[in-house]
Amino acid sequence: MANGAQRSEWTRAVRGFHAGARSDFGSCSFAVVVASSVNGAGGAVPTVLLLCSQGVPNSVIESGERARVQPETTEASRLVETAIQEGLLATLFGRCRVEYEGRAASTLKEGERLVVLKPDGTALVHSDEGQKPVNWQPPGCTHEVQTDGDSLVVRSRRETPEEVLLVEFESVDHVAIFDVTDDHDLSLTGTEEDLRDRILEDPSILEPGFEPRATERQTPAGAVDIYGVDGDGNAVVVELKRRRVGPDAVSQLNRYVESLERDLHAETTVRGFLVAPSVTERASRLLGERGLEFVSLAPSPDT
Amino acid sequence: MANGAQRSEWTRAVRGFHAGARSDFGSCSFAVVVASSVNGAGGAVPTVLLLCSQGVPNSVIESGERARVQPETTEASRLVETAIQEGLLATLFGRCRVEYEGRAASTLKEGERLVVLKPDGTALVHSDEGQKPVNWQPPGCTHEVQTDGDSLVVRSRRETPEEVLLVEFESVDHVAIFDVTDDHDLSLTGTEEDLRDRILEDPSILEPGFEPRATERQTPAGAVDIYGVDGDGNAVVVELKRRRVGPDAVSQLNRYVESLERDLHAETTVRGFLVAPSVTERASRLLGERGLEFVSLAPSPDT
DNA sequence: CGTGCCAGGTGCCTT
DNA sequence: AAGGCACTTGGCACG
Repeated sequence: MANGAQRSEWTRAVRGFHAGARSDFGSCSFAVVVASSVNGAGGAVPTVLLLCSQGVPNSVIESGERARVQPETTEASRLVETAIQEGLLATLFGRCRVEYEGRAASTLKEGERLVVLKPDGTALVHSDEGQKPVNWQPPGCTHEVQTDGDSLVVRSRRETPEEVLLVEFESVDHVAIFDVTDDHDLSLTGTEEDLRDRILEDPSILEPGFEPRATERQTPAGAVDIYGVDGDGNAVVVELKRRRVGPDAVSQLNRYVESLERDLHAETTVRGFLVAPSVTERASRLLGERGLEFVSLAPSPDT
Repeated sequence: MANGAQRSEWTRAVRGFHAGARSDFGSCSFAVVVASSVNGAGGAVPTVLLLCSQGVPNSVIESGERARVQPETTEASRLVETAIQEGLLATLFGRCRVEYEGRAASTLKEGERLVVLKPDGTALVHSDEGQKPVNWQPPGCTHEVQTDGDSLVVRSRRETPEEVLLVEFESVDHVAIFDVTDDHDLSLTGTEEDLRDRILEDPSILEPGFEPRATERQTPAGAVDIYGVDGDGNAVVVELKRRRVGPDAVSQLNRYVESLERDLHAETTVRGFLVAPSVTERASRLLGERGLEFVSLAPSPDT
């Protein structure tokens, strides 16, 4: 065991490097950091330190030494608790059982999963398959962690609606907590907004003579993506979809058209345009039955 | 440094315990395992080992020893490569830049994120906020990792449609790989199917005299949730929703009703029922306009 | 906060 | 593979 002076020095080194991701493998809670010291030639030498808390937190153990550790989930629990308190992101991996009750209710028997707890109150339970978490809790939840020394339990709760997620680990193989800073937002192209801009920039793509008058025009049935008039002065309703459309999009357009027909009185003709890269067979038939029109156009010129 | 015999013994201990989650913090790649040895009193004593690969993989370093490590992403890359090859789940945390191109296209500037690579080809990029990953790749993708010794790059690609996700780490703070086994499926209640079963069990909840004849009955407009007849012999179309419904659900029901009216010839009356816990104002008005009916019912009796 | 609607929706199932 | 649809949909923008 290092003496007090040595330990203090290392601790400083850790802080200096901000490398302090704390972790927990199996029943040993520890932090591994890479500090640099200066060798005889004056060059920086990376040095690995293993800080292991064995009962007394943050005690320093020199590597290679065999140390007794508490074979419990206490340390794991402490790490996650720290993450929750200090607004850090936590990941846990281990064998667990999951229960959820709220808008629906679910049970998931024992299995190995990755659990992610975000500082915004999000909880994710990921199995080895699928993009969607097998269980989750949306942002805004309050996380809790507790242990009876045997199992470790993560509870995530929210109100409105009342929902509870419970993850009970029978063993925790890994815990890590991270201080996350992510300042930038995603920049996305190829959206419906891009499609809208294409038409507003050159309305004749829809049809020669088309003149947009408003976007998001309100009707009793909802907001119309683009509202305008054609060359003959007829009202035009345009519904935009960034991808191939099915019957639902046709119905949506139809709602707007019918709503406007009532609004604008009988004498005005309201034409309905569905604009999308392509349309399914059934949707195409529906368009025909409703007297609606289709224009093939994608959000990006090349696709 | 331990001698050959000692190292061999430890390696055996590792395998015996299957505690071998390998990890990488900062620039030091290592594996921490907890083995048990027998003390003088005959009791099992948990022992922590730090296996650190410094250039030569899997070399064993005794704790407390200061070891040079390669301050590069090479080891991290090697770990992820192992995960990809052997069908393990990998998590990475660090400062990265993300680009995506496929159905749409996106760019995400430098920031700290958690990346999860699943053995089924799923890739997830999670920031500190939100339930949804900021970027992702669906199951079925092929992951690749490479490094030029400076940055570490994860590439995930699929075809049909052609989509590429690129995550470029300028620094990797943490890597861990896990052998995941999850045998059990989620058991979920409170679904639309539960709502359907409630009605099939006691059709009079919908309306006294109602007799279900078919579920998922096909029409030119799609499959009807429940099809049947009322006490007067009129055709009944039931659309089920597990939660509060909006205009889209009304349109959906309307499509089925109109489709069946054509199918069954003019003399048959087709009634349309929307069954859900509740309905929005606008949807309620739409129901009225269409001559459709609403029945308040939830998937679970108590809600 | 509820309503309405887009989303790189995802997932499941059927043709 | 494409179509149709449910989903603890999630997320955003607006009243």
